[in-house]
Formats: sequence, C-alpha cells, structure tokens
Amino acid sequence: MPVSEKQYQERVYEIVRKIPEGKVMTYGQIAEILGQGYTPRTVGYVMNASNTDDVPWQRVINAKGGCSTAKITMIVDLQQNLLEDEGIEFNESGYCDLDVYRWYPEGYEEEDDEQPTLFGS
DNA sequence: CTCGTGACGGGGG
DNA sequence: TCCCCCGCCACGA
Repeated sequence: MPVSEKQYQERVYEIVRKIPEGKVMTYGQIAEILGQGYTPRTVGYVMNASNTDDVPWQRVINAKGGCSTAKITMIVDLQQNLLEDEGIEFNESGYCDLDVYRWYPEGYEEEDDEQPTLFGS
C-alpha cells in the first residue's frame, strides 16, 4: 500500500482549512509552502476534486487575485459572492487586492534560507 | 505509452 | 488591464 493519494490531498486541505474568514491564498502559494512535488497545477487539481468538502475552497484563488474556474463560470460567480460576503472587495475586473487579503500560515512566512545541506554526494 | 487538457504562474507585448 | 506562449504535474482517453 503506497502513500495514499488522500494524504496528498490532506496536506492541501490542512492549509486551506486554516485560512481565516476574509483572507485568501493562491494555488501557487500553497504549492510553494508544501514544496516537494507540489505545483500550482497539482494544487488546483486537488481543489477541483474537493469542492463541496469541509474545506473553505472559496478562499483559494489564482495569483491574479481572481476566481479562475474557466468554463464553469457559474462557480466563479458563487466563489466571488462567498468571498465578498466575507468582506473581500473585488474590482470591476473581478480581482481583489492580494497585498491586502493574502494570508500567510504561521511558521511558513519566513522561509528565506533553505539551502539543503544533505544534497547527495 | 503518447496526447490533450486543466480551479496555475510568470514573462513579454 | 488583456492576450499569448511556455513550463509545470497529474489524469483520462
């Protein structure tokens, strides 16, 4: 029994669940924190599988500060609506100010020096 | 196994 | 601000 995919998703959810109301995080930001094989793409894939789970999925947006969600435009409307309900303001283009609403998990904001010493051979 | 696609991101025009 | 292209990784046909 290999490392279940569930664990892979759990690490993403674990972070998303910590996002307080009125705050947001980007896919890339989450991928950055998890590192090790996580990329914005994979994080987005995980969130897609989640959706109606017990995680505040609406607080995860793209780096532009908007709700991507491509085709399913109806979801974009829902997501932005939920966030506006939490006090987040979106401009006419559908973007919010990440410099204001972006949230940083405790213990992860400071990641300046991370030079691996055991880099093999 | 290869190919196309996607709740992404960054760079360039 | 918007549009396009490329890199990224996982998945389904």
